Amino acid sequence: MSVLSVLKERGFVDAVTHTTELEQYLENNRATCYIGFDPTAKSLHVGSLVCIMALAHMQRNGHRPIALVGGGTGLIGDPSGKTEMRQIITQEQIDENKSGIRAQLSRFLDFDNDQALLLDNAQWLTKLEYIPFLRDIGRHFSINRMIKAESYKARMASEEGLTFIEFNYMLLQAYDFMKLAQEYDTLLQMGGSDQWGNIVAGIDLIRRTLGKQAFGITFPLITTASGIKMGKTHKGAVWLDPDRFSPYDYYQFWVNCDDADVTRFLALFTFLPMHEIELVKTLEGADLNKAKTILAYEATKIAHGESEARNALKAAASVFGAVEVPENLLPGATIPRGIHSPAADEAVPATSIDAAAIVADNLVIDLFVRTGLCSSKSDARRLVQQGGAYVNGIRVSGVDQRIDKADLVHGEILLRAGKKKYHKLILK
RNA sequence: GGUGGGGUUCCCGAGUGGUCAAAGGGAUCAGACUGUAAAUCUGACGGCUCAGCCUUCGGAGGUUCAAAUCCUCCCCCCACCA
Repeated sequence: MSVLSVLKERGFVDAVTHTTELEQYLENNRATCYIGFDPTAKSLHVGSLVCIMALAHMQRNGHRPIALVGGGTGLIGDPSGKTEMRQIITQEQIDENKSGIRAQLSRFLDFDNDQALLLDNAQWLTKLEYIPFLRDIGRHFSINRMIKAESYKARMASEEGLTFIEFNYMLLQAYDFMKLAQEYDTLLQMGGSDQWGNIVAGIDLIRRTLGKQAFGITFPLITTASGIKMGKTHKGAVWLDPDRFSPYDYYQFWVNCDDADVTRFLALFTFLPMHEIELVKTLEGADLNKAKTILAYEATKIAHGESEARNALKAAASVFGAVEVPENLLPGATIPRGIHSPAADEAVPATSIDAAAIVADNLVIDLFVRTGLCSSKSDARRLVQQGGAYVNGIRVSGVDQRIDKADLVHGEILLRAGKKKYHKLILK
């Protein structure tokens, strides 16, 4: 089975150029393909996960993926599908972000021996000279066609309009593709569906300048069953960086996905075989939670490693009660089977705190603020007043409740906000 | 460059001298119901030393007992015209 079929089967494919030629190309070549990533943040987030997983599938199927960090284009900002002009970031920020991105990608891709590459288009874009660029590259682009491009539509229609600098984005991305085709024989570019216009522009440019046939694949925009863009939570984006978004929270993010999304997400975000995933579709009600457990475990393992995944599973069991993972459900998964009963919960977020200070006269609401469970004192008051604050599992009765020695259990205090947010205080 | 229209609390969007911490919707948070789901219902939703006080309505001044609302200057955005 070709990679293309694999990707299609797992729900990665939105659109493909030259389907049959691409199929052949992938069957007969060790292809090099690329996806661009914005270095707008120090960390990638779940929104980029489809792209990352697609590259991983390419590599697993014998091809060579390139992750292209847009260090050059990041200085411009892609207007595709966006209704507002994006903030332009500085070179220093980009450099910093790049190293973080590389670290994360290496969880998904094997960069050893150049089996996968991480490149930065700043390498070539920042050296461009205006006049030669216009003459050699700009001549191949028709304004008439660009204006009609879907990727600019939103901006053309919006009140804000489109600036010239952004209008040029398409040329730069096309140039990237051409450059990669020249130097790395990269003839396949993939990306989100909003990248279609940019990808096609690159394919055209390659045909005109190099006389070669290049290809493109776009992925669908992944939304949750409730219709919002995937990867957003109350905490903002779901980051892959464990310092920004703990593996425990990452695990929880997957466990809390909508029922209707489970099989789709298993296909997209794990490597479990499709025939096993198919069976999950027959599950209903509470049984579906077991499949969510596996989804969460596998996704966490891929992004953060096996031991973090185990910790998250244990922590979840200790906080939410025993979880059963039946032997026969998704047998390809590596999750430990059986019943996971409440045990050590070392993955629950914890803060060390000076014992003396806490016993002195700390208000419970102050602790909620200090641990980040609440964003302000008013927020904490509100939580208490609405009955969502707990100390060691007992509901806090009033905003003036204080912590005393009796609240220490083995030198620890477990705070809880709402149903799912916990924070442990460890006295030192 | 000219003319006209705008910048309101996370977002959209009301408000045109006091009754405005500012309608309504969305998002979010809590509670109930559940399966750590969805939907639904209820409540909350600037901050604090919380029945009171303080800081917000692009920025800086001013008028007034009193301004998001009026005046002046400045910054930014949009549309049309050139």
